[in-house]
Amino acid sequence: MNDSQLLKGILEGCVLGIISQGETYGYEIISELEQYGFRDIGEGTLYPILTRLDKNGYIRCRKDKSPLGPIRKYYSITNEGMNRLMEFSSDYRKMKQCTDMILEKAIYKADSDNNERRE
Amino acid sequence: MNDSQLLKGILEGCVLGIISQGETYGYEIISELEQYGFRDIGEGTLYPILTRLDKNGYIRCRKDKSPLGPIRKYYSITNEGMNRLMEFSSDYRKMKQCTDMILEKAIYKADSDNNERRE
DNA sequence: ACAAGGTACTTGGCAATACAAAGTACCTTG
DNA sequence: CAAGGTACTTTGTATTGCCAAGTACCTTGT
Repeated sequence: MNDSQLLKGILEGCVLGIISQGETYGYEIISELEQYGFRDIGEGTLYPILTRLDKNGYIRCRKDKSPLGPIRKYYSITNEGMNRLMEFSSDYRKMKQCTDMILEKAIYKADSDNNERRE
Repeated sequence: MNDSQLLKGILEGCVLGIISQGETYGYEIISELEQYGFRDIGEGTLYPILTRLDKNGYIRCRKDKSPLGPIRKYYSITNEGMNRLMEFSSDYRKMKQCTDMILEKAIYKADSDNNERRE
């Protein structure tokens, strides 16, 4: 995934989705995202998202010391956050449906054009 | 789809996908997008995309008069554009895979939490 | 002839967001 | 006490969707 523009808006929903599974903190979220396949999400990308989600009341924050490093900020999802997550999921699904339809048609045509040329 | 951020990067790929099906022009692309389910894509959104695609060599432009209005700019896809479309499609698919996984897990958990509370 | 409305493209400015880069600071281990 | 991993912050930049307004062509009705 080279195209960082594709992540606009997506990342926020994914972070909210991860936090919805249980209390967690920034540094861990980055490695979670990596496990799901999102490569190279830097700290300068994630932390502003957390700040924004917090400011909007979608997550809440609790500071606590870490067993092996500096203080962590643990985040958990709020009721408003759950609503936002559902809304995001619905918007995402609609976007996907439209895009998939266009791409399927385009790729199908490209393939058959390609086959015709070979014959 | 209220979340316009979700469209970032997506729209360009979709427009390229539509043009790949055959020569077309701006005003028609907007109604195509609408038919696929993208609502309220304004001219101030689409035309800059076309300019960009053209400048990057992904599409080429030909001016011709319209049977019922002012001059049209007809666009068709180039070889580079086809490559870009395939690349976009691949990036999009990867993004989708990661996002779907996270959302499915989150929604599943939300559902079962919900059911437990009812029991 | 003229107004209205649909067609068609252009331009300028704004807001949101991903990201790179650099910085601060804590802790463990050798 | 140096090195390296953990953890969060800040600043600046580029990209992109979108609103608003403008220009201009053409047909149709009065």
